Amino acid sequence: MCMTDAPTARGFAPHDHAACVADALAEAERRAGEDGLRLTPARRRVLEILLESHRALGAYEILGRLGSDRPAPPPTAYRALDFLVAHGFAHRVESLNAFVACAHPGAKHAPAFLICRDCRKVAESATEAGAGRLADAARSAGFTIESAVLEAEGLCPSCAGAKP
Amino acid sequence: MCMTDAPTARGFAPHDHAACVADALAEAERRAGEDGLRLTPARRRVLEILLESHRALGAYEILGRLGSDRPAPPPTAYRALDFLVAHGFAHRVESLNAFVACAHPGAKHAPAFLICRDCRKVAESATEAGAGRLADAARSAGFTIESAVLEAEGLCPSCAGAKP
DNA sequence: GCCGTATCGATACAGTATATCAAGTCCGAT
DNA sequence: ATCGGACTTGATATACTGTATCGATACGGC
Repeated sequence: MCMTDAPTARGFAPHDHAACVADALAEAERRAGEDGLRLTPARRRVLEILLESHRALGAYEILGRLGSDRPAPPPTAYRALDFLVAHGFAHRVESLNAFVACAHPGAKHAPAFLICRDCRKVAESATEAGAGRLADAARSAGFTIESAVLEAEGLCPSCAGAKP
Repeated sequence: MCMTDAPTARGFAPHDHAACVADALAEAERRAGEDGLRLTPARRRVLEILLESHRALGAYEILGRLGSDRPAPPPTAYRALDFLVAHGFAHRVESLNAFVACAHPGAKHAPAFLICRDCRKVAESATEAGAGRLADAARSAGFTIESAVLEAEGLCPSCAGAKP
């Protein structure tokens, strides 16, 4: 399944997606119960929507899929997203103003993203905080990093192969 | 002056800011002439506004300072910003939805930003593309990076010292 | 001077995000 | 069992960010 990938970014590899979604959802439910968090219907549904596409979804794209009849009001999606992001079930992709389900839930991690500009899929790669270029720059400037955004845009293997 | 800093991030160090702005503006004008670019009044004014604050400014904050009497219409600022970003005179800070003047104009570079969450100043640190964590992750995933966003939020030296 | 191109100004609109307030739900403590 | 408080939801309104479009204007080469 796609959730137990090693820290390398294997989000672009093909996999059994229905099982992947079901597993991730079950795992999230288990972990929420463990930590005393309430994975309410709205939150669960938003996570499900995010998991169903390996893409980053804008808030209003999520809103559109949330309401069965009429579109749900914006705060509904934003509140669910805030919860999911705060507790590590999802991440915000700054350069897209959009959100993705977390690929390595449970682990405290500083995620980095590889975003395909062609198929719009997003792969998450766990990185260690305190390493890398940003950390070097921060140290030499006397700057204290509290959080970091690492996002790359380019072509995933299949899109690079399809149209070279 | 603040424009010829080495690739380390020294944007937080104090300096003669009036001279810094004037120098940067003159340098931009020189380079535009060299490259056959038109640094029109609107573009020049937006760059000046960005240079005057070492902070990242939102597009509408810039708009407010553009119009002397009434605020200028949005596309005015966005077009100028697009030009400045496209030609390396300024950068977009994704995690703030805002813009800063480039600290090392002329050099083709992949900028990284250190953003102080207290005083909102932004320091730019030049990094080499193809190095670092993102590049490692990309290589192992077969992903081709075309551009990258590296932004850290935290406390700059003076703010960390002032309120520990 | 004439023409093609780039730029500008303005209105309208699309997408992203938050404020606010009222009402409902869960859960532990009395 | 029920009271009280914390959390969650629903709904409306509004602010912020960004784009589309289109006609008018300025620039530079011929």
